[in-house]
Amino acid sequence: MSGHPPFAVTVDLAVFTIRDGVFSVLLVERGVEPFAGSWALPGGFVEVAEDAETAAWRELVEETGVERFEGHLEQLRTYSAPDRDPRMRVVSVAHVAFAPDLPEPTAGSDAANARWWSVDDVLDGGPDAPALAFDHEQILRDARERIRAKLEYTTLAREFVTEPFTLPELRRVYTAVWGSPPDLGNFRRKVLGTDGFVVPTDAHGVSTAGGRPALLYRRGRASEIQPPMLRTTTRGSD
Amino acid sequence: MSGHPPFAVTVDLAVFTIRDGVFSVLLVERGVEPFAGSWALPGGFVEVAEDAETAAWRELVEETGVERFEGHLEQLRTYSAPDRDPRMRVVSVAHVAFAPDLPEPTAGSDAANARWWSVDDVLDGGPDAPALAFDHEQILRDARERIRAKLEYTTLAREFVTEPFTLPELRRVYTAVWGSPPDLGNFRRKVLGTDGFVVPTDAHGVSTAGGRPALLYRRGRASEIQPPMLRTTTRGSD
DNA sequence: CGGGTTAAAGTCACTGTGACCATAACAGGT
DNA sequence: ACCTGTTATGGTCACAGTGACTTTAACCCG
Repeated sequence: MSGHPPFAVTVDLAVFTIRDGVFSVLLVERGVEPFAGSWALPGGFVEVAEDAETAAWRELVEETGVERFEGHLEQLRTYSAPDRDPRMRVVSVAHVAFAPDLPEPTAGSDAANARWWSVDDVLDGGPDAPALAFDHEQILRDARERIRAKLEYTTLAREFVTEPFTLPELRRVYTAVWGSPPDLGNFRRKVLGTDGFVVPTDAHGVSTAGGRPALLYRRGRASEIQPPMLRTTTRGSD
Repeated sequence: MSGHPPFAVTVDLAVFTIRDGVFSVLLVERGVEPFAGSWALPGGFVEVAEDAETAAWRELVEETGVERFEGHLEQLRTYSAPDRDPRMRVVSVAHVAFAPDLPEPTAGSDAANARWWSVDDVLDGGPDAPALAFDHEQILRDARERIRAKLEYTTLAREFVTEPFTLPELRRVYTAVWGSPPDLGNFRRKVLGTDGFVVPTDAHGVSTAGGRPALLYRRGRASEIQPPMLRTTTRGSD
């Protein structure tokens, strides 16, 4: 053992939402060096008296205004390549967060700008996709895969919709994240057949596009889907 | 943002193996404060020029003598509670490693002792189960659950046996990790039916306990099991 | 050579799925 | 009011994979 060199510890956040049916991630335009002018995941240094998750929630609130107990946040993994930050030795504990219908963000302290981007545009080379700062493209890629996988075996999709919601709305979450829609009838059967996924209400929604109005549901208490709901197509897009 | 306080960054390792059919983890007895005399997961500080995974491999070799490309190592998650180390602010990037038939370890630099323990004895309160230092019990608990889950949907169990191996040997891995044996016939069907899980050889093993000798296999190239092989009983032991 | 032991191979009912099709309930235009 | 397009809801049917189990094969030992 050769002592314990000092590190800086940061959290980075991949904050997801679904805006008009598009799976979206929050990026900030860096106002300071390094990578000034580049887009990056929001994040910041962990303070002395907080753990990584607390720091992530703090940054999430600061950057997006979302409140503590809406939405979901979890640790993704830690990125620690020695040269990932040119200034100094920084390890970053990346997190994934998501919530329904987040407001348009405002640029924070050291950010020149902040806005929502289509996740797939950024990662799969959309028209004006920015190159991300640091190793944030890899983080975002890992985060997307985490979310895609978790929709299969957890009821996480509920966190992307506001209560009450309809099954077609919930299905649109899967469509946006996976890139292709799950079969209509089979999706219904699976969601309704998974005990505690959704709880029916006795209210109808209103017909949005001229069709039969959908029934309204609330979130149930179950957190796992078993057996999982498998994505069908668009499997090898990663 | 309020500056960037200095942290120490460590790696901790949950190194698993199977010894005489017992799912085992390597623990070291701490020789220095804090927690001198307590048992803990092996680990150490990340050095300036290496990333966490490199540090984990280095510690793994130092503590167990296992070579770089045998076995498997992956990041588990990062533990960052402010008070997890009484000396200073330390975040630890925990890793999980496993390999077949590791040798009896020798106590390293700052360790008074080192030996293999039954994972379930340590976590479920066996006869002389030690209380682990720091938050290592939680780390070990998370690591065990990770392994148990990964046996379901990956071919990871292969990493616990030496080539060539028999199907009963492979089944014993599942039995040890899950705590109860998967059905004999169904296990065979699933393993042999998963393309690329195992590759048959034309050799027989020798009868170890007076029964029919089993066929020998080598590791295949597939890494996923789909649909997963589900654990049946002993589900809520965590 | 027969009994015990373990591996291998096969059977069968049942669950959940993928891929469909039919019906219900709305909006809008004619 | 009626027809048409649209969307949600509710079903059907063949099929794959599983859980639980039985039968046969190949070895050891006394």
